[in-house]
Amino acid sequence: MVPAGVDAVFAALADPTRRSLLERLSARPSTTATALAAELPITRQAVAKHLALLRGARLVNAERVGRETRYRLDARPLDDAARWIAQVGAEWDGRLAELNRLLSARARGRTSGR
Amino acid sequence: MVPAGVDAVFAALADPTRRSLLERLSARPSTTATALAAELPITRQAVAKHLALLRGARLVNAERVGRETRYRLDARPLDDAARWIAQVGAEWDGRLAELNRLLSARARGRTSGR
DNA sequence: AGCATGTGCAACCAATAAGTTGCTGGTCAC
DNA sequence: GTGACCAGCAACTTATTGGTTGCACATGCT
Repeated sequence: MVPAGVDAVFAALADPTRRSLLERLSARPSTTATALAAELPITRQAVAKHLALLRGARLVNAERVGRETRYRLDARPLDDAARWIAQVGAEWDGRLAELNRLLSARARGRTSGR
Repeated sequence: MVPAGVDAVFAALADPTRRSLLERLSARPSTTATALAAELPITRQAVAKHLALLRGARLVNAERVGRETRYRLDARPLDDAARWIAQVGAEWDGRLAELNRLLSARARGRTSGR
């Protein structure tokens, strides 16, 4: 039973622009949409849309202060995604180890058996 | 400088059906598209498309044997994705720790200072 | 008050994605 | 050889997505 948020998190991470936003947010305490848009080849509105989506995945928090809204990263939902990856990876590793065990058992049987 | 494959991997993981396929593949040594389609509410062709995309991200290998093609998982590209997540998470943790350090320093200054 | 700045909302466009149906071709068993 | 099974194309539909432009609203500064 997978946490519900994983879906939104993976969907958020699918877009390179969004990952770039997360990287930039991880370097500053908080920023505005216009400041981020200034560093990217897209309009402020496009950035705002991405930030809204990230906010939907709870990866960023938005706080309105004065006439600007400051966005800050919240990396915690990333844990769910990392856990999913680790789980699939671990299961694969396990299967692979077992396969190797069987193969080397056969190899031993072949060499010692004749 | 991010590995080029990360993009394809994250794009592949964005779709829940694709994640379900990866989970199922992690449990079996190898399977066919029809077998997977039988367990899902979509057609074989849809599954085949997803598998083609996963193959593009090098997350699955396809091997034709007899009249069927067997797909097997290769979890290694997941490492790149996991690394990206860990990096952003770590940077965020670091910033957060520093913030807490500053806050507690101010708190100490407040309590011991009066 | 008046102007610049920072946002938010809505409509629109082009491209992509997920899924379907329909058909053709190879491989196995009888 | 004939029929069943597995797979691969191709065309098409529909929904979503990333992006834009245009406009209206709020806030800060002088």
